[in-house]
Amino acid sequence: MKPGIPKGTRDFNPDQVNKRNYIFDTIKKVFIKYGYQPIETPTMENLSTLTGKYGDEGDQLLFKVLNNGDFLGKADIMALDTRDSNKLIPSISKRGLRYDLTVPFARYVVMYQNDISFPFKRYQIQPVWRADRPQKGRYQEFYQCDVDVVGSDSLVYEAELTQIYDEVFNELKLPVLIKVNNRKILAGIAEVAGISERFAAMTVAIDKLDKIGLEGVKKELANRRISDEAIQQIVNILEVKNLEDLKPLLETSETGRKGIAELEEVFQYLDDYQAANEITFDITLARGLNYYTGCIFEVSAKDVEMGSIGGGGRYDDLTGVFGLKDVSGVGVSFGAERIYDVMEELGLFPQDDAVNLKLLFLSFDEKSFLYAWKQLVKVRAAGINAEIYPEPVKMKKQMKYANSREVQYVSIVGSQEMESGQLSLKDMATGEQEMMTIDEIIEKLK
RNA sequence: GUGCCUAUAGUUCAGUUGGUUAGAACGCUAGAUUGUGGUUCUAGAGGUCGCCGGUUCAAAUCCGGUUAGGCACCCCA
Repeated sequence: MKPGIPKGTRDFNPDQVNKRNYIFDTIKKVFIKYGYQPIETPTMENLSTLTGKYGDEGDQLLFKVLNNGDFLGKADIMALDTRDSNKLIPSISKRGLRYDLTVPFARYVVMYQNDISFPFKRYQIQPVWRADRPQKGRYQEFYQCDVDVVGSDSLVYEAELTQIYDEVFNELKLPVLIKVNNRKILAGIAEVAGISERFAAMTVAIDKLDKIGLEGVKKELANRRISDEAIQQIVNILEVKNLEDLKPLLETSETGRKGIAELEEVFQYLDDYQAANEITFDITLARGLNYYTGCIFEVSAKDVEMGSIGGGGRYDDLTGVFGLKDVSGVGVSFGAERIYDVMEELGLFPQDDAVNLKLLFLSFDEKSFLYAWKQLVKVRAAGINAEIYPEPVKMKKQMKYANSREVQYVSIVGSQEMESGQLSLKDMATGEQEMMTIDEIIEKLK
C-alpha cells in the first residue's frame, strides 16, 4: 500500500521539531516568568462539552469520534432510515476532538473550582483539531498556545498579557505590531449609530478592514442590512486614531465611555514599561469571536504578509454555560504555526548547538570500532552529544553519513590511534585535523 | 458548504498537433579511490503515467466519471 497521512495533517522532520520546540520553549519561559502554570486536558472531550460553543459553523467543524463496540446496534433507527447525519450523530458518537483550548479550560475551571484559587493563571500548549478544508497556513491539526487568567476583573492582567506578547516576540527577535481595542468601544459605536441590535454583524464587517479595505467594509456593512446613514457614522468614527479624539464621538454612550476608560487604565499600567514592540490602540480591531466583552488584542508581524499571529481578549462569562456564573477571564493565544512560517521566511531561527550532534566516531576495522565505542561512552558521560557509525565500513560511506548529519567533529579511529592513545579530531567545517587524547577532546567539546 | 487548479521514478518536475522501447535533475546503490567527506567522472536499480470507462488503427496526451492533493471564498489560528 502507498503510505500517506490524512489531509490537513503534517509530519515534522527533526529540523522542524527543533525549530518548533524553540518557539514553544521561548513562549513557555515567558509564561512561567509571569506566574502562569501549565495544565493539560484530554485530546477527547465529551461531545456535549463541545457542541453549541462555537456556533453552527463550528459544530460542523468538530471531529466526532465513533463509539466503540456495536455502535450501529444502538444507532437512531429513524435517523439512519432517513439518512439524516446530524440527527444520527448523538446516537453513534459521544466524544469529539478538542476544537480549541478555551472551552476545555472553562470546563476545567468549573470542575475544579473548589481546588483552585482565584485568580487562576494558566497556560496550555496542545494540539487542537478542526474538520476545516485545509489551505495555506491552515490545517486540520495544529497547536495552540493559550495563556489565560480567570477570576479577576483587574485590568492589570490586560497590561500583563500585552507585556507577555511584547516579551515573547522580543525574545524571538520577531518585530510585531500589538493592536489593542475594546469591545465596549465597538458597542458604543453601534449604539451611537443606532444599530445596537446589529452589533455582531458590524464587528464581523469591521474585522475585515485590513483585508478588504474601507470600501469593502462599507459594502459588507450594507450587505448586512445596515443603513447608509449608520454606515457613514461608523466610517467616520473608524477614522479616529487615538482615544482623546474618540471621547466626544462616544459621549452619548455609557458603554463606549466605559470602554475608553478601561483602555486608558490599561495604557496607564503600561506607562513605565519599556516595550520593544509597538503597542497601539486600533479602533478597527474587532475580532470575529463574539464571546469577547472587554479589551481585545491582536498581533501581526511587521514586514511580512501574513494574517494575525496572535489574538485574544476579555470574556465576562465563559464558564456560565457550565453553571459557574460571574467568573471573568482574559487571555491571549499565540499562533505557533504562523509564527513558525514568519520566522522561517525572515530566517530568524538560531543555530541551536544543544540539540545537534557534536561528535561522530568512525572506525576502520572491528578492533578500532570496539576501541572507539569505549571512547564514545566516556564522551557521552561528559554530556556531549555523540554517536558512532555502527560498522567499520568504507571511510567514504562513513564520511558521507557524517555530512548528512551535519556533525561538527568526527574522530577517526584506526590502528595508529589505538597504538598512540591519541585520537584524531577532525573539524568538518574546516577539514582541519589534530591528534589529541580523549580527555583533551572532551575538554574541547564541552 | 461554494468555486478553480493539479495528479508521470523515492522527491521535484519535463513530455510537442494523439504516433515506435516515457525522460531530466536531485536522491539511492556500486566503481574510479585498501586511512578521510562536500567537487568530478562512469555504471546500475527504480514507473500498470492516481483509478474506472469511452473516442481512436493508435491515449501519459482528447472526453466522461471517480478518488486523492493543492489554492481561493465562507469561517478561522
